[in-house]
Amino acid sequence: MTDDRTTQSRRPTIYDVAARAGVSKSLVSLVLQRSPRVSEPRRTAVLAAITELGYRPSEAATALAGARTRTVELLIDTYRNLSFVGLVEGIRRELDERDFRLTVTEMHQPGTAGPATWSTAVDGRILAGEPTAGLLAGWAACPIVVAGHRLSVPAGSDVVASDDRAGARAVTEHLLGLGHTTIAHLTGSGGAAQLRREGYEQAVHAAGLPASVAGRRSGTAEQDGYDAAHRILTRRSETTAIVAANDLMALGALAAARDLRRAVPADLSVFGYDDSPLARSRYLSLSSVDDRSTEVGARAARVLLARMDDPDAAVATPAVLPVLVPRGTSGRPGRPPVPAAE
Amino acid sequence: MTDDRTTQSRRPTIYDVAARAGVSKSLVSLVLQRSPRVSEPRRTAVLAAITELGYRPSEAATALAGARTRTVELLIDTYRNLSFVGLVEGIRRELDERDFRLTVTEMHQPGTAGPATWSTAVDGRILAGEPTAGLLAGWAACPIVVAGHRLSVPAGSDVVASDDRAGARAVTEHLLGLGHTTIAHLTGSGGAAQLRREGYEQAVHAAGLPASVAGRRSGTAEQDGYDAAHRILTRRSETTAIVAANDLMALGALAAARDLRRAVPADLSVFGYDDSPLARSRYLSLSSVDDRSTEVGARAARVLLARMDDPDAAVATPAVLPVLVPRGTSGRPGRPPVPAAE
DNA sequence: CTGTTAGCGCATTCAC
DNA sequence: GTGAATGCGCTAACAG
Repeated sequence: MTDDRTTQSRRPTIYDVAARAGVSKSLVSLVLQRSPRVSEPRRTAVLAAITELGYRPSEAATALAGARTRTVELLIDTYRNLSFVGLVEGIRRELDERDFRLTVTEMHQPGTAGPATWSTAVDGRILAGEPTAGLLAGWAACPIVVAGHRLSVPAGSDVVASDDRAGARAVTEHLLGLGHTTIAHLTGSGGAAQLRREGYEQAVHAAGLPASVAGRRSGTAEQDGYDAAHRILTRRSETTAIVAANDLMALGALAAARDLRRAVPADLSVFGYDDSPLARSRYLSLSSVDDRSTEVGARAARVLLARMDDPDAAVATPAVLPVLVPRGTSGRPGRPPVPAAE
Repeated sequence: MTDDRTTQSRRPTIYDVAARAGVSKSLVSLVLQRSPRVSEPRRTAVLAAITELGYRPSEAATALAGARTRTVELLIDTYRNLSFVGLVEGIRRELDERDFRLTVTEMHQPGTAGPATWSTAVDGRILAGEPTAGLLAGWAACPIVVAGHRLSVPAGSDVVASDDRAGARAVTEHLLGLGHTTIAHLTGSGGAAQLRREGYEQAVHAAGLPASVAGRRSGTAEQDGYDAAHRILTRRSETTAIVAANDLMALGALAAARDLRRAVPADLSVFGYDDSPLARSRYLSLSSVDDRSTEVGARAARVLLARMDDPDAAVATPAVLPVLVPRGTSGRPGRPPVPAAE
């Protein structure tokens, strides 16, 4: 009586399914795992029992027994950094096909939060954001791929990244091509900013022009962009174009330009980077560089899955090439804007 | 030999800790749970063993044995809706104290994705976004609280929400107080939009003015805001103020105003809603209504925790009162702007 | 080949 | 403070 499994008060277990289908629980397990070593009639019987009972395997038990959770964890710095949204979509696309779950975790203060605070029950991780020292160390437990930063990544790690250097170079060359001869760059601390700065410097130097960089020691928020742009526009008023390390900083540059009575794009061209939803906004129509984070996410997921299947697999991870997206905030120097793409 | 637990190739388990500390596994478990029924010397011994071995309990085993995961799941529509960021921070604040983990899950197509697709191994859920029919039904398995929407919520559910009606009423009254007499509203489909529309209507009607609402049948994205605002500014050109259902739509209104050569805020005041990072941006300086999502999140978490402790507890959930945040896009009609708050 | 039996994984909890 | 049972699914080893 107490043992009557038909009183459906509890969640049905694999035992209930087995009893209902008249087979052993092992067979149910085999069906669940789509094993080919199950005869058709039994399989149907088991599947029928599963639907009838509304059975779903306990994740806890599955994880404990199989040591696999079919879950991938995405580690990000903060939800405020919109940049992870594209990443998520790309990752999701790959994971869904293979029936993996995705969970997103914020690492509060980067550096402070070590592996100890992470969840343990995942099969693999994708790390977006700066892999600060000691973050990857001591964490060999499950495969991990770094998405988005080629800098400061421990040797041996898988890395999938957008080619920030190439993107920054391309946007600078684009502005040079439009006729700009005094192009400034707003940078910030951090790996992505550094690569973009290098790309900018390569391009201006190749054109025989001096580099003009501001913000090397500050952050990458809107206010940092404002401060850096304000300084540049004040000290080097001949500047006709600004390349920012990201869209937020570009927004700050727009604010500085407005305060200093510089019309955009007539007097000043402004380029952001990331092609965030912000840049795509109709009102802002911010010229930007699409770092193709969706593609980065998708590739990162594929690499991770491959690494999970075979820890020693040789996985190629060519850099993803960014795409220029000129919009309403850029154009020829001293001229009306190039028609917006939209 | 094979059984030699000192060869630390595997992750240490509670058995290893027990052996090292010279106690039973049960005692280790008790220490882990901070049980007061453990003598001080033993406790220190166990804790020492734990650190020495670098032991961390297996989440899978904990979940299986205890039927508790110490994890709360936040269900959102999409990461693109920045509104969840504040929510997360509030929830986190409460959860951290009680040592709960938070996981954020996107419900792809709302309505399509039912409970079956959700993860099962959580102790409680917070649902942000429209609780579409059938989403809550059939999901009595774990406590759930709805955060943010008082509309279309099944009776009996816990709800923590910002008082959207009051917020919209307040902003409309604020504009009336500044001297505006033709105030329009941009709305959209969906529960939050409906409540905000009602608040707006209450305020204008109380002032003896007619309501002027656009966008009732469209979405709540920037483009929807643009379309609705464009229509209103064209058909009722005497309009001097616009209250949008959210910040994104307000952005669309700004674009429409620019296209129609209406200076903001001199010719037209624009108010958003949500006080998203967008609104706080220095460049945009968008007047908005702070729905205090962090507070909503914190309260939702508290309610959930209470509900988890005691399923029958009577939990009071008074509405959270929004706060007006006038910035650079609003002011007296036909006058220079009120100085920005910043 | 197809299917079953037996034992495992790891922490919790309740009698003793 | 301890032993033993428990939760649920996986996976060899084995049998028909």
